[in-house]
Amino acid sequence: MHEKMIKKLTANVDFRVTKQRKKILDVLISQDQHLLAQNIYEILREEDSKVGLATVYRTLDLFEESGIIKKRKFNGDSAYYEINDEHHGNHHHLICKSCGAVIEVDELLPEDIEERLEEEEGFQVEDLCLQMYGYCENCQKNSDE
Amino acid sequence: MHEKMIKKLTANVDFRVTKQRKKILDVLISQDQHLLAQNIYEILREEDSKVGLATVYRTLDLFEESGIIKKRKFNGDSAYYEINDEHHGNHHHLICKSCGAVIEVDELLPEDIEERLEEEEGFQVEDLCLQMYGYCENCQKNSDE
DNA sequence: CTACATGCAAATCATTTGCTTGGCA
DNA sequence: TGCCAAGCAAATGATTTGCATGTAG
Repeated sequence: MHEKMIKKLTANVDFRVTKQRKKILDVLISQDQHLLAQNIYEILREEDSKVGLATVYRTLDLFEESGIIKKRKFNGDSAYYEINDEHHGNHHHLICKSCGAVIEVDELLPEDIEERLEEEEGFQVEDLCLQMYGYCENCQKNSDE
Repeated sequence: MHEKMIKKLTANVDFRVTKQRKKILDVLISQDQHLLAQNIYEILREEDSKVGLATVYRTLDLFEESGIIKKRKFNGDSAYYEINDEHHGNHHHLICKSCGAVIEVDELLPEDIEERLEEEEGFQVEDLCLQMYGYCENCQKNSDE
């Protein structure tokens, strides 16, 4: 259990930090990557810890509202969740249309993009999300055959 | 019916251009904005033209595979579809977390972003999608009260 | 103690599929 | 006149909700 990290992330929340919620957060921290609700559910179930799938969803919603995690939908049906803190910095996702792989890439955007939108459109940006769909290295090779 | 535009968009496709498919494409052209499958279904139903919802979905899939339209999921559950041609240029979406409004903004990204990814990651980008979540002008005002 | 959280099962919503009938090439 | 497409109804899969019970503060 990443007790310290969990404490830090939940320092200012207005909900109870129960053992289920800690475990779910712990999985997100340990895996350190985008996960489906289903993934989290299965990982917990392989341990002693059985948490209901409904609880996983309710908890992820709660975490998202508090800004602890980010929720991402790629074009498929299900949502991915990932920790949102400075150490995990801003990154973007490449999604392979052929094999479905999701690859993370570092920040690519101009620094001033959020400010520009606030000035030009009066829109207050809280969260920014860049996704690119295409073909990963492997799938490009395989389609040559 | 935007016959000319429809002909142009379907010039090189390998499926039949039936009257239902024309009508669906026509709605997308006329409305000239992101629409839900449900929206298209309802618009057609108000006209003489009754097209089944399943047909709408099947057709949208087909159009997307052919590159005629783009499919976009914002964090909600349902997908939006919009015409994909040069005249509708690259644009991005601002999504208001409070009222749900979806606002289009013009291209903001550096020109070379796709090439950089191809060089640096070996990933071949076909489609790029930038979404920003936050609060629109109106909702900022209203929350001041 | 008591309000808030969990677990399970049932409900919901968008989307997909099976299958029969219709219609374009 | 053979295939692909449409329409409807039923199936699916992710997510949500109702409700009785458990538990953190």
